[in-house]
Amino acid sequence: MKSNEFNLDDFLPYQLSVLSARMNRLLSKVYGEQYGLSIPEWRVLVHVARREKMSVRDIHKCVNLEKPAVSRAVTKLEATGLLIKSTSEDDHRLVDIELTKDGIEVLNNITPKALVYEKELLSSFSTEENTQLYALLERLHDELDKYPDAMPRKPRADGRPRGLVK
Amino acid sequence: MKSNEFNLDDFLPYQLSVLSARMNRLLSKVYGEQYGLSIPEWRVLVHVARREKMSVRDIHKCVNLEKPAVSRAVTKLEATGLLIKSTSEDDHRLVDIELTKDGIEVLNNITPKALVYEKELLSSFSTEENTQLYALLERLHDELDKYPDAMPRKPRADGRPRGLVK
DNA sequence: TATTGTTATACTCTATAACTATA
DNA sequence: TATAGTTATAGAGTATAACAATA
Repeated sequence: MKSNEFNLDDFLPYQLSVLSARMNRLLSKVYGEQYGLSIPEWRVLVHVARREKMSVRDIHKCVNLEKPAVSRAVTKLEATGLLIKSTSEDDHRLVDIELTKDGIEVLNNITPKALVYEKELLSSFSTEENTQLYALLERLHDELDKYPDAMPRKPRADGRPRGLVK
Repeated sequence: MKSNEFNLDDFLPYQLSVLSARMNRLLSKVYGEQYGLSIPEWRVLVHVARREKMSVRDIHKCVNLEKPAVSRAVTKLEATGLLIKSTSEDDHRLVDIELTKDGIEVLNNITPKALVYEKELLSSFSTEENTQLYALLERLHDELDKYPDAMPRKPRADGRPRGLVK
């Protein structure tokens, strides 16, 4: 193929990039406009909700955010009153992070809406197509794992092995 | 579902976001480390290669970059000697952008490598799976088109209708 | 010494508005 | 008036290194 025949529209990384950007933009209407949350903040909130206490490290290990990004998001969320930080009693280097009632309430409000969006986007998909989509994306991740230059994937937050579709 | 059961790992926008980021990172090794090109610059180069002359508007209309982003990328690429700008004779508001020999050479070097990466990532996919993947991504784009809040999709650079897989 | 979390810094990308010059 | 392109600016996101406190 000559390079003047190369078509960006058929190039998978471009396709995914644009698709992901569009989807994020749409989603940010849910948690951004209504609650002023950024993407990292939303990821942190969602992850902290999984357990009573969570350290910065725990979050960093799961949600594809760098440590400083987590730290900043947590600081901002504390300022907004959605979570509280306290020094862990077991290990004074660790920070215990827990949601406040406000934080839980905001999350209980946002999460269903986010799921509705996801469901709507997949509404035209049959169960099989849905399974196929997740399986194909998973396969692409597997391929990327072979390259040391691609950033490593995080383990699932629930500890389950990958590839089991919902 | 309670919000403390919500799992980011199974959430499509998150999946796509991480996948796209990983893929972009890998790709940027090809055009970034070797030639110092950013993603917008690579998109512009690739698009300009399609015809002899191209205006900023033409690029903006096709490659999901805002006008200022295109303008900046073009300015930088001219400084690097990969393209030249000149005022259009027909309409003095327009800028004619064309690749230099260097630009063509760089592109002829990068494009095959980018395609090799894409091919490798899809190497475990059968022809049908490949078709499925593109079709499913296309369907997601179609769904997003229904939301005014999702940014609009650009027309294909080659003018062909969407959904015809390579 | 190693690890947790914070701070500082820098760079990329994006989004918007304001500006100019041409039409 | 409308359009093409540039400039300015601000915000989000990301990546890295350096640092203080603790283990």
